[in-house]
Amino acid sequence: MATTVDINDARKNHLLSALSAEDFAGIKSKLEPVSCKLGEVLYESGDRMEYVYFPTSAIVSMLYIMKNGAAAEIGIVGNDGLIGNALFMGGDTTTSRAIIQSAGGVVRMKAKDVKEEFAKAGIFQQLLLRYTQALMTQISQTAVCNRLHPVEQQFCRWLLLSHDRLDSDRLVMTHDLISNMLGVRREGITLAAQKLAKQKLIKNVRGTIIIVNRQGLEEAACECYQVVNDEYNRLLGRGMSRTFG
Amino acid sequence: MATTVDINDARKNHLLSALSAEDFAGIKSKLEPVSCKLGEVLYESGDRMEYVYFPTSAIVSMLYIMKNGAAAEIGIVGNDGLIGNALFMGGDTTTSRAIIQSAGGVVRMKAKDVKEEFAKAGIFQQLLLRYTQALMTQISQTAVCNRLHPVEQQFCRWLLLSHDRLDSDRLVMTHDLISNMLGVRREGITLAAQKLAKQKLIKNVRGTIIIVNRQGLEEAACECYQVVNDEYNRLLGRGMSRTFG
DNA sequence: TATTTAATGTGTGTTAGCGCACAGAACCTC
DNA sequence: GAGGTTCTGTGCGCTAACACACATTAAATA
Repeated sequence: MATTVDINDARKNHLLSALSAEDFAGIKSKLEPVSCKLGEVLYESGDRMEYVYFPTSAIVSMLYIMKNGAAAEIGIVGNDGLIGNALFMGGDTTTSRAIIQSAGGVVRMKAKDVKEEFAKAGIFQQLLLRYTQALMTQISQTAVCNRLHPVEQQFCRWLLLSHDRLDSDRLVMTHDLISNMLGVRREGITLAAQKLAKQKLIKNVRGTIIIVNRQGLEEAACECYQVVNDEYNRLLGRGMSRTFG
Repeated sequence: MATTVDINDARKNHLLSALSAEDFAGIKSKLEPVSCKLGEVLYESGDRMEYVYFPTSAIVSMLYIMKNGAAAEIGIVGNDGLIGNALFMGGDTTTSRAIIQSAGGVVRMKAKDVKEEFAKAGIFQQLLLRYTQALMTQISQTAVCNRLHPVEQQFCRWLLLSHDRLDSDRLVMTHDLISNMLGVRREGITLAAQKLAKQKLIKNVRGTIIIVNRQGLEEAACECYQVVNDEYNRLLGRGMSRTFG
């Protein structure tokens, strides 16, 4: 079952839905809906970016891949944000790979159009910058969390961040894939998943993790999740509609 | 011996020196030189930012402090950059603390002035955004490095990043302080420092680390240092002067 | 349904880094 | 130079996470 994509889905993306009807109308024609499969790569490290992507239902992982092949996730982006900050920040490329972590829809906008809209220095620019600020917080917290917290807590944080960006309690993800994101061993994830399952926080089905007790997961996670979440809300949450209304 | 500060030092900051004489003249009157002592805090997490700081000779560490007091560094900023991105990104506060890691001069610019200049959407804005992009790469790489590399290599990376932002081979820093930055035990740094000293890469003097063999240190570091360095050069290096005339 | 492949479960030994405890050395101050 | 303080050196037991090896189970497909 391929995800159907529709330009009217665009507003499922929180950044795009934060625009007034008028502002949105101004860019609507420049948005193109695309359906993305698991594992699809939006950008490779160093690629000249051709588009900015606004996920509507897909989740995208930003990964850094070492020379020896080891990898670690830098950030997670879903319908709360966008992929391709480097375009409007002036860099045009990144050192990381953007890969679809959960299949679904995105709408994309051509590099040229993004730059044009950004240059208008209006609401759209403000939105993009604010989101970038939020993303920086997420990346920072990932750095700290990688340093100071045990795998199990990081796993909880990761589950929560993913769950927030998904409209389902079922994460279609193998332990192996998750371990790649977190930069740890597959066995480490299996173990952590078992522990969480014993506490009835999640359920492990082959190839899928089901969130059973969201509240409990939040309690089992380190403070990092909440810090990031609060910052996203502060920068892009309800307050934003007022600012950008 | 207090560091003397002079508005004419402003151009020791690479961002400010990337401006044309004309552009610089336009903001010069808004810059105020300040001397900073080791350990001084420029912003506390959550503080409403009053200024953006452009280091001329000081080095600033961005630290995240956990509730339990544990800390880890997110990024290092010297005369290559600025502190206070959140101001022009629209956030006004950050979740991290900015603390002077090496005493020296900075020039600062009031929040209001920064926002005004930024809003002009000219070279100044482009510079600030590009730098922010570079900083994101540094933070990302910190995240990855924290995940995948042993303390000794991280220590090398840290020494190199600090050395680059200093016009001396002497880092006035106790092992204890460094361990706080890297979020590891003091003993871990002592051990790593001994190993590097044995290889004649550095020399340990009480309260100071002297870089003896810079080349060797680069070889002992993980690839993370080079990735960040290359990206800074790409975004802000010689090429920039051409772009920004 | 038989066969293959992918995902998960489990065990064993190893190591990096931790926490703690304290000894020695360098520096400061009186 | 006596006495305190701040750094650095070192040892020891402990734990989380690793690497590797292989068993088991679920799903895909022939």
